[in-house]
Amino acid sequence: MDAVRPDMPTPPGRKPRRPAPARQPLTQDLIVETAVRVLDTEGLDAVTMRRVAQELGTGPASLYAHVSGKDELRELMLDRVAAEIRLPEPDPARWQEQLKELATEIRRVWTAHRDIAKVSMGGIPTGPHLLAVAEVQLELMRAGGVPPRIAGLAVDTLGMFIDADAIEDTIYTARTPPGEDPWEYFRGHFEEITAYFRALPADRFPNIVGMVDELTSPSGDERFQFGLDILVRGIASYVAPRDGD
Amino acid sequence: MDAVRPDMPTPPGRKPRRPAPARQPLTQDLIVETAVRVLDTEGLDAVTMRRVAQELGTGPASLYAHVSGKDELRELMLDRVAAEIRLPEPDPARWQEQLKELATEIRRVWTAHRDIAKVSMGGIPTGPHLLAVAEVQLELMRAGGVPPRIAGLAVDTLGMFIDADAIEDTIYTARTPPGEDPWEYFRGHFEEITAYFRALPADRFPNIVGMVDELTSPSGDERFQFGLDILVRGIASYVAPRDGD
DNA sequence: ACCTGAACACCGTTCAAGT
DNA sequence: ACCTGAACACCGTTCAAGT
Repeated sequence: MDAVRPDMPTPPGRKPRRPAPARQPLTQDLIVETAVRVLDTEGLDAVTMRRVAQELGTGPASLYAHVSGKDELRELMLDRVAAEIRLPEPDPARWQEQLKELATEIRRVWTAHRDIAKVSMGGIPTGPHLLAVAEVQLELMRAGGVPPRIAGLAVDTLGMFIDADAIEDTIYTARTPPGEDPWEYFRGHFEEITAYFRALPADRFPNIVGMVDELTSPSGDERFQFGLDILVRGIASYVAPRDGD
Repeated sequence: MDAVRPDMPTPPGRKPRRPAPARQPLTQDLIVETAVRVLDTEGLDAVTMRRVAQELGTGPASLYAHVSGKDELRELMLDRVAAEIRLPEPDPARWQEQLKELATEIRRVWTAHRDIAKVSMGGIPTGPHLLAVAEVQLELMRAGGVPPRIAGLAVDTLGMFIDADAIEDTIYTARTPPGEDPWEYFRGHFEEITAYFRALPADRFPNIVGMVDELTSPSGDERFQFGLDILVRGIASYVAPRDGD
């Protein structure tokens, strides 16, 4: 942005020593941004220290000046992605709907970034954006009259549910081999599983065989809303010793 | 078992060419058994094709005659572990309790085998023992009058919840560095997190700072029973249009 | 202070060659 | 049929050396 004047043509015979270095100086932000780009295009497994370094035109050792290691990089990626979660303005009258909307929003952001939910699953949130999400969840529940102990447990339980569902969701879509139509591939996988269940011995697995359609309906959204509904109703049931019902 | 006579002493000067091969012939069962032993002692990350092969006194290439690759090996490990889950004799009158007991039993078995739940999370159950567990869950709910569609969704949701909780649980215990007392290590980690939360800016995170104790209570069992209770009550609410209440 | 090359101790999987 | 050595194309992290 300082020495480069892209509006001027390169004078003849003036070749850069190395083919277009143009490298920005390494920063933590730049590393995390690059890592998220690799995540989005190729999935979490492709985000290796070496791959990120390569993308930045350097070697893996260079990253260690800005990031303590792979684990920290993954944590930083998660919090960067969490910044995309749109938080609601709490409206105490609508706390249950808002809690469900927020959960749906988190799931939307997670699934928009491949299998990033694997990083969230089973890690204590420490990044500022992740903490802001938890803060709003607590605020919604406290304003709705949920007792502190229950609200604390519920943040954990909701988080586990959202992460697990996002991971489950990406199993199908993310494992598509490159070059294949994701939906076509999914269809194939799906038929295979249905056929497998249908071929099971009916005497040992009468319920599974008899409920193949109910078990393999691929609607991830329906499963998510089902679980979310149950959880939020359950949380709400702790609001008062007995209200009007 | 055929050419070896262990009751006879080795004649003098008769040394085995290689130091005590004594190797059983490689079978899928032996490989899976060995892999689970490595899992139990060192965790899932330590279960590599090379490590399992080494444990069997051979090279990694030898395993590929009995197992298609690492993914299949992990699936086989999961189903072998699932064989330890004790299944109840369905008693329709107690279906809700039995469903909760079964979920608790699954969690017990998962956490007894380190982070095996990571394999379960987001994989469709196909092994015979895993299918037997799903079959009983469906049987319990169907006998309790849960509609098929709800029972199908509930098996998924319950499974996600159990896996997520088991993974969360092993975060603390399984990451203990070798040679350190797990509880001491956990204590330290825990104090660190509490201190971090307490030091957060109270104006941006009033609920988190104000609820540190509720948020960091380490009781995994309480969280599990809380979520389980909510889920099973939610499932039960679909039993009839309106019963006696 | 920041960056790097080279090295260390690992990975999963394939394949031609052996028995 | 089963097993193997060697190789291929990767890993995360460290460390002495450079600028």
